[in-house]
Amino acid sequence: VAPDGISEREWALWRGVALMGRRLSAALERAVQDAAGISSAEFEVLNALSHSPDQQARARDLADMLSWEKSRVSHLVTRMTARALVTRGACETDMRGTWVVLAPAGSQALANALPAYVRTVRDGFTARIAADDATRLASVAVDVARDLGNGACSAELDAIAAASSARPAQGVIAEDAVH
Amino acid sequence: VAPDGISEREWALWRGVALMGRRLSAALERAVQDAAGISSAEFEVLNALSHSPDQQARARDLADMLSWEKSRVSHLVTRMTARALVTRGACETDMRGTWVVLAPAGSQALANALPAYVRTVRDGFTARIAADDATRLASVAVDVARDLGNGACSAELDAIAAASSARPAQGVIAEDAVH
DNA sequence: AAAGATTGAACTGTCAATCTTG
DNA sequence: CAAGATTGACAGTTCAATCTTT
Repeated sequence: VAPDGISEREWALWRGVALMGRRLSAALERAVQDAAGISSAEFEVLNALSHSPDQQARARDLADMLSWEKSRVSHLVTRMTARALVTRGACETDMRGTWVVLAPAGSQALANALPAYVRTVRDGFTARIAADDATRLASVAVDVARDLGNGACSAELDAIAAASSARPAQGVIAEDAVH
Repeated sequence: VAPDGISEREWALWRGVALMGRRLSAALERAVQDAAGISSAEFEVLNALSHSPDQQARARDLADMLSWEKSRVSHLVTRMTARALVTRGACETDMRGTWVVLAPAGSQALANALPAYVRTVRDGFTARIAADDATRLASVAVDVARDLGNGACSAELDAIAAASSARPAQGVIAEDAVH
């Protein structure tokens, strides 16, 4: 059943993972829609902004982080501005750039959506992966993303790699205790 | 940095996997577009049909397999029919149903796209997962898909589960050899 | 000329309404 | 009336053209 060039087991793995991805996306869409009346695309923008310095980011960086077209960001920001979820701001240091700034209503919508989103991610996926499998999987994910992306947002990837391989909590103490 | 209700490591795992998924999707879109001039949505329809009995499937079943809206299938099939990639046929046993049938041009487009698609999946993902990790990951994927899907296409999921846990090749012989 | 961003037209997907058959 | 499918209007995305700033 598998095509040439790939083993039966690899093909089955891919079909399973792809199907899981589609259904997880659908579940996340429903979760944030029900909890806060926003689409998952809007959720991702708000979430990215909330983790950025001064709760703002340049349009170009948003497009890189989400691997979206620039025009998709622009159109979406226009719609979100109309609903007061974000505002646009001029960039002082580079007059070509535009800041997208998290607005109070956006912050509130994010707060409403986050618990449902996190619950879906955790119950639906991360809690089912054993701890040491998780480390290896995250490492593969970062490698793949780095290879396929055109060098964009490598800082983000570094952060993910660091966080996913760190010891749970008392790592430093435990290492000292070995001596 | 992680929200309440999820650990730092789990959150990092999710961000990495989500980013990998977005970039892999983009790479697959480019691959089939360059190789055969079709979108990845069209590829998935053609691929599903090519694995169906008589190279045809009912619209409803396509929607289930791909977890798409019925209307999405209908619109896409209309466009694909215009390009002679598929044809529609009446269903004898249930006059409400419609068969979507793989046409020669569709079969050819699939043949052109498949090598590039498989190469992207293999080089970009499955070849990077160790064999025993792959078994567990596929098992998790099937479980998640089953929980989130409304019972649809469980036969497909059974097949994936079976294929991903099977021994590489000489499994039966090896088991006999134990005695 | 290249980079950041926006705009409008064309395309794709979603939602609700509709039609036909079981 | 429920299920399979299609249709049309609308929402969201992509692509190419445009504008401004570096």
